[in-house]
Amino acid sequence: MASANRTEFAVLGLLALGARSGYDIKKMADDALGHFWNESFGHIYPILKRLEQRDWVTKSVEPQEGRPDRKVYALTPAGHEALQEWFASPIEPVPPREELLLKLFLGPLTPPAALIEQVEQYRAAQREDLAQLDGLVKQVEREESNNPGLPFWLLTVDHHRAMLRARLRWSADALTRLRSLIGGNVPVS
Amino acid sequence: MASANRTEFAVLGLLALGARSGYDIKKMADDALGHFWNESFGHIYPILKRLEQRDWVTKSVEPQEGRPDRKVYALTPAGHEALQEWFASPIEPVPPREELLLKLFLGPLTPPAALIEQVEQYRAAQREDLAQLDGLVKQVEREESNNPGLPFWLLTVDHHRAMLRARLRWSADALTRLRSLIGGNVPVS
DNA sequence: GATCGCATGTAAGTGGTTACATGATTTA
DNA sequence: TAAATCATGTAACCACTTACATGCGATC
Repeated sequence: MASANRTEFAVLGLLALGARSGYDIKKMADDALGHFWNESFGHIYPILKRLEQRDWVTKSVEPQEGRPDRKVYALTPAGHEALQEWFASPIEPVPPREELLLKLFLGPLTPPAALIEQVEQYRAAQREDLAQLDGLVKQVEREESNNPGLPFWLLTVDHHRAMLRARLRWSADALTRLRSLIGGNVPVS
Repeated sequence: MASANRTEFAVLGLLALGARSGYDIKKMADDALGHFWNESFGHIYPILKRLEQRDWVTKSVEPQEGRPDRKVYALTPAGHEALQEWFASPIEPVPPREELLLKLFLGPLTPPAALIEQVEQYRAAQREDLAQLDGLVKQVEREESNNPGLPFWLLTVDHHRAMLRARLRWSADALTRLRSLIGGNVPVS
């Protein structure tokens, strides 16, 4: 049971929104789901094959010249059923692995400057991420204003924004605390 | 380059805090790092062997009766050096994979009730997690008040708390938005 | 009498990435 | 002329989990 391949359902779900090729799935994942999901070709293509063997999708080949034939996959009723089951099934929590927090926990082992540097880089990364996301939202709201899926997408965006802002607040606080920790330990020069 | 085994450094870091056995590392990870880090025996033991081969740690055997000998590992100077390098090196971002957001994005494909159920379960999980963490903090502040590492540990806790609170706020908002989305689409019965 | 804590490890499997292999067409 | 876009796939590798194997002693 345990893990129950989530990528399979990501692929299946994108196909449920409309028939697509492996290449298209990758592109859509990068463009629309980029802030909360990630896929690689090396994973997508084998999964597509598996889904077809399981009769959750069907393949139709569009011949092309000068490049490999385009293979478009579409959901079968069995695929729809599997997807609905997945929708209703509980989400299993992913075991956490946060490298920054690991470094922070081990903080007493390293010069404080290294630690502060790490937190500052983290902070800069969140800020940049937030700015980029805001830009994306503006663009999408312009171009996809008629897309009925837009409100759902915005829900995912706002989740990410909430996380980024929380991390920005935390890191500001963490920096002042780290600096005062040093102040308390460092001898007056 | 790419991934550069983070668990190796987690193990190395815990050993830098004090010589320990594989069993102890696992216990410590569960107890103190549980909210941001995760390790399994099946991973720890082979890593310990690797670290020893690389001369980053040394092994000393404490014979025992009625159970396997205890093998205590301690950092070497080379291990310390490797750890310091890791401290200074940038953190590579982990590609995201958030199943709830995937379901939300695919929202138009499923009955809204299923979606709301998922968000409510998520919300309940965050709440429970927060309560449990608060309990742990109280206990640790009592028992480890003299531990010089405490402020660093609290930094990691506050990160987690900030995340949990942000998710609670987001999910409350998401639920009202989801319900109004339904309201707008469901025919009057 | 069952479960938990102590204590080690291995083998099999999963989920995933990266690099490789191929190559035409379009855009900067 | 370099690069991105289109388009498929495979092979090698990596990080990690789970299940298995073993078994004593203490606690519930």
